[in-house]
Amino acid sequence: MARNPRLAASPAAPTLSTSAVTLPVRTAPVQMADLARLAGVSVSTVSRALSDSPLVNSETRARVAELARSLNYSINVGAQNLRLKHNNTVAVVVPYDPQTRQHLSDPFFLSLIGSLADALNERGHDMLLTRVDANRLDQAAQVFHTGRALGIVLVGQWHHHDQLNEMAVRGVPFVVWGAQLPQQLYATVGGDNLTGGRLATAHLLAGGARRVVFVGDPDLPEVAQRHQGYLQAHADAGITPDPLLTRSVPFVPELVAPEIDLMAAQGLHFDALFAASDLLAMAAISALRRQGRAVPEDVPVVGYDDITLAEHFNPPLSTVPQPVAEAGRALVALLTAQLTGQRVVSRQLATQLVVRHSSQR
Amino acid sequence: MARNPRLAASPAAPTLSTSAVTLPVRTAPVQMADLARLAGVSVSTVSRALSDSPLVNSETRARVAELARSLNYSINVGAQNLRLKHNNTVAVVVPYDPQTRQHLSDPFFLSLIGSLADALNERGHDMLLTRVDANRLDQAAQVFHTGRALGIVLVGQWHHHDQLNEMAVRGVPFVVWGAQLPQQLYATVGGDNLTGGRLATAHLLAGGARRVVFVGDPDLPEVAQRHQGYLQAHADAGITPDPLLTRSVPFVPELVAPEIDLMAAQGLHFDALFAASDLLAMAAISALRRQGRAVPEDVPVVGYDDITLAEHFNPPLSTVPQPVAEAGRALVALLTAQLTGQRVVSRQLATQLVVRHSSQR
DNA sequence: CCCCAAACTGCAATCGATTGCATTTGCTTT
DNA sequence: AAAGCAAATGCAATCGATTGCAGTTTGGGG
Repeated sequence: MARNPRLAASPAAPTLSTSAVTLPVRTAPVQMADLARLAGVSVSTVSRALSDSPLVNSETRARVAELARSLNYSINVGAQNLRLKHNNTVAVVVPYDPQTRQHLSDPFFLSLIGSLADALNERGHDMLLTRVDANRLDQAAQVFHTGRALGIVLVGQWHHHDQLNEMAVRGVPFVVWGAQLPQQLYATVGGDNLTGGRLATAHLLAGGARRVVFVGDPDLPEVAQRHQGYLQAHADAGITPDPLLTRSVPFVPELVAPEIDLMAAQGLHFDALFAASDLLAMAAISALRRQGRAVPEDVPVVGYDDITLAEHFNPPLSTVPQPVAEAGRALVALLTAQLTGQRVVSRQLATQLVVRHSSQR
Repeated sequence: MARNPRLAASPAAPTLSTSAVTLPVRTAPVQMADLARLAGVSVSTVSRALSDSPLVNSETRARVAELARSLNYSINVGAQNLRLKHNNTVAVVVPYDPQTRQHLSDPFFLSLIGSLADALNERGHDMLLTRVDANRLDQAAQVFHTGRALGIVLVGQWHHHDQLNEMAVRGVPFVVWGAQLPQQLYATVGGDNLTGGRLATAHLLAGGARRVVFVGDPDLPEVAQRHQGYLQAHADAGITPDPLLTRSVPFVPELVAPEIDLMAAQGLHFDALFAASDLLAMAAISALRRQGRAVPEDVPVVGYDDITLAEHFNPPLSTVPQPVAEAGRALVALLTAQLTGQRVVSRQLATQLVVRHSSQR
């Protein structure tokens, strides 16, 4: 095949070029009635033939099957779903912050979506990706109520635990990636954020740090638990952490540098940093370096998530891995269990610390 | 008969242990027939009332609307779609390599998916995320033929240009993120890979490099065009590139280090590196550093994509940005145009080079 | 006081499938 | 040859909505 582009002569490319494409004739989709007419049987027989029913003569079945293949027939799933009251679509709902109008970009959430796509595909589910205002999480239920999805995977609970409980009471089948909270009527899958926070902080303290900065938004349940672990590690080490070292920063890397600069301007001393996400950690490292502070020599840093790039970062980033692949499977398994009426139990996935160079002087 | 569950007082929420969750009674979804019965009108009238038809008395309309609201009614989209032969779902299809069984993880593709989700949401489309064997791209058409989606966005054309042409001939509405190829019957949106490759390479050559490594898989059309640009830049500079410096590596970061090591083992000399993705570039930088070669001092490096982390990487990565946000909008716009029968024209988005530290000695 | 148009509302067909039940067909049995 | 029976097929209702057309009510004009 002569389609190797290296062989083709290349015209000088303009910065913006276009090429027209002809519009093919839109052919009406073939349906069972067509097969029935052509095979000289009724629609019922076609239906049964295609579903391998023993009720239909094997010769007829073969004829219909062959016809279907040659006409490139595929069943209309919508009609089938309606009749069977079936549906194998799962909605994956990603909340967005209406303030910052943040687009879908955090690598961790994106990789979780990828993992969910794989896990759902493996189980033969379709995946509907939807976004919803983080302040109206309950609107996620719409995809269920409108019958577009048989269940929902919510990526992050954000604030509004209450709305989720409400959804649970109303019988919407859903699972959440996030933290386990008290009085929780719905099932979650999440890492062990408390342990993660504790391990990361303890590691920094063990390295000799005494004033560890925490960067993250403690209004989010998961981050709150990581912060709780941060406090616990201090308690374990017999250290009272300075509250000023806890810096509330949402998951927006651009906001980290200003915060680091602010601390410098305030003359706030610190000798280590723990960020609630790798992205925040990397942004922090850049900001520190701009201030002339080396990582890890001057300020050891630990992140959270272990996104793909953490290990390729310079310095390779110490971090608390989130079990993304397992998360996707666990969420799907939990949702499936819920749909089949089984007892549903929230899962907390084991968490460890990966020490790389960024935290070792 | 009285199968409407929502007239009863809502049950008190039980207090539960943190991890176990009771299964709420699955309430039968309320549908138009329910509203009709309760409002004392026919289903037709309910349908018209909810769609604000002027045919129905405004008082009746208000009563039905109020009832629908209080019962938390939502229309069954599947049934509606069937009747109206509508559908506002767009399938986003991501091919996977069946060999490596690669999961969905490349940050660039993931961010493109995020961008598509945003662009589709803005236009009121649902987004169905599907995966397909990269060797059977034509199977992507299934979601269309089964009526689950009104059109398809294919993320990457991989090999199998031919299958895509076949789909186009069959009248499947789809657009592709990828390179424009000769004899192409379908519409693509993509960056200007030739210019991107040329700019990146020219920049490295201008920096004094004479033996520039190219890392990427030239079997993929986009990468082939970047490589074409690489060759062109050499020609422009009057340099004949050593073919041994072109290293065929798929989009799998783990495979980069072995390749770099192999080159060292072969005693192959080089003084700069251009990678077909940022991920490959970052992996290469790690590998080089492990060999004791500094970036950019010993080996300037340029990547491709400008993923979020490129700028936070150390050293900040010079790269050729892919216009992700614009890409999502452009793909959706193109698909929409195609669906409304407009003349469809492939788009190539303008490309530039972002020079950061990784390429400047 | 009658008639008819205007304003509503309901009946029933329809979208593309599935399935319980009735019917037809082809043989076997007596 | 008539009856009985199993296998194969078709009829028609159904899923939850929409909509053309027909039917009902109301009010105003003659």
